[in-house]
Amino acid sequence: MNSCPGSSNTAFKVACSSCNLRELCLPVGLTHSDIERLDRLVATRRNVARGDTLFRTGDSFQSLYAVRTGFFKTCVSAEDGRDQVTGFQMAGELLGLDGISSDRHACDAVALEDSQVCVIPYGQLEVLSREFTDLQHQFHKIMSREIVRDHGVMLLLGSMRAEERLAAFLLNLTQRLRARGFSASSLVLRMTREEIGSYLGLKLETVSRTFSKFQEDGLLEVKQRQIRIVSQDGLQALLNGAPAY
Amino acid sequence: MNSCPGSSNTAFKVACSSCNLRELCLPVGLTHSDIERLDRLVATRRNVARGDTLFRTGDSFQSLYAVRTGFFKTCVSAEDGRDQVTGFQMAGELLGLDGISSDRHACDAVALEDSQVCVIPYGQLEVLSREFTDLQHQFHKIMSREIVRDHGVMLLLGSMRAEERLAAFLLNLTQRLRARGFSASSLVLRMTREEIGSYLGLKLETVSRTFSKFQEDGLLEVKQRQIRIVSQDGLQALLNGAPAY
DNA sequence: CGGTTCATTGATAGCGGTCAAGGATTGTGG
DNA sequence: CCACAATCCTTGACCGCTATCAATGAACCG
Repeated sequence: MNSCPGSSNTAFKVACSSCNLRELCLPVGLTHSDIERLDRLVATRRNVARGDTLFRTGDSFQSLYAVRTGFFKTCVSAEDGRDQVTGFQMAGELLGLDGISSDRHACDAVALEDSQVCVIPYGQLEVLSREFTDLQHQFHKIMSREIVRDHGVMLLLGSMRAEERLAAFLLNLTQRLRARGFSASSLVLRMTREEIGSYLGLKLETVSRTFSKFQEDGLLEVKQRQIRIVSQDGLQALLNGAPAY
Repeated sequence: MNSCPGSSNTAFKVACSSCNLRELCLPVGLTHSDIERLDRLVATRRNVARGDTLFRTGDSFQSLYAVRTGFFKTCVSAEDGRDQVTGFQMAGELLGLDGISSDRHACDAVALEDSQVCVIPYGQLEVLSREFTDLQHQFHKIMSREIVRDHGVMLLLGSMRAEERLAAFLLNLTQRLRARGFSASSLVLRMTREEIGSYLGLKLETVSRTFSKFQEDGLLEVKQRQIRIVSQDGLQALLNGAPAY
């Protein structure tokens, strides 16, 4: 509880229409009046402390979540306990699309730092998107974009070497940070080497070694989770089939 | 042209309502009257000869496609020419969801045998799904299922060894064939070793060697593309963390 | 039937995994 | 504020899985 008027865990209302993430989130491309309808839909927020789960595999699916502040990972796990990080989500990105298919969540979503999400009741989103063509279309685009993103990750996992994977990962992160107004060259990783490794299909030692190699090669400066990109072009070149040396 | 009354490349009309794939395809769970609305939507078919593409990366996105007969692969490619098979689609499965995000297709869809698809104009699907709640929900489920499937592939690519990958691939294939009324133990692969390898993040030689090893181990009988599953349980055990020996 | 594509198998090499140890950082409780 | 524990990161040595290179054989197709 804080002392803001009307504050609570789920108050502190910031409407979609006045949210500075609206250009990155569900309202992209909607008219102002459509966004005001969204405001009624997205009535609640939820705080998730670092390390806590927003939802777990098997949880009943009720809502989608838009990250307002903070950082998440999603992971799936096999019967034998192995697990795989399937993505990292930052402000403006949607969580929970996996749940629609079976009315149960099919992955875990874990906050990697103290975070806040907007709760989007899925049933109401379906109702509203029947009424507002643009919202419907925008929602479909977001699902489709997730599919396209996943295919890109498959390409990475199926055909790239360790250095290429890490370079692709860093470039993707910085691009998304840049879209949110952050520096393109300096970043603080919110996840461990092990989580990066899981996402990239590598072991944590390989991630660490590759960071070190990038530093030796003058591409990065690495101090634990503090990363400074020295040569964006060098990283990009690694992806464009440049030889490893 | 053949001699059927009213025949043409796009005639030979079989309505969704009388299609034997309706339990696997878009109409799943719809009432009979809803399906009849779908019939109007899915007005055309398209034949795709083996080796031809249904659509290519960059093509303008207009329609989704439901596989009626035949078999497809989808693949994405990187700038440097590397490519990755992202999936294999059989009767009743939907192609083209990738195109919604940017109004252009984001992968190639190639027929691996002479095939026929139902053309589902996307704009009309959006219109119809605003009117029919069940259709809307079913469509969302299908997109979500694709996302969940992709996450499963990431798990496979990110954390499984070659034998586990191939076992998972075969079990997935047979499960889908069984759902279509085919034998669970005997199948003919429609794709090359190289295509399997691309999908599984392995080289074709590794795929071939692993097939041979499965045969030596009494799990399969392999004659080129003819596969007989001798021990489904053995394959399943490989996936459940059984040691490799 | 001859060419082309596809599959199998062997030999070898290299990338990334595994095991292990030590160091840095963070957080917590006294 | 310090001490201690827990977590995370780095680095080294070695190994094994899969890639690579190469040759042969089988199947398919025009």
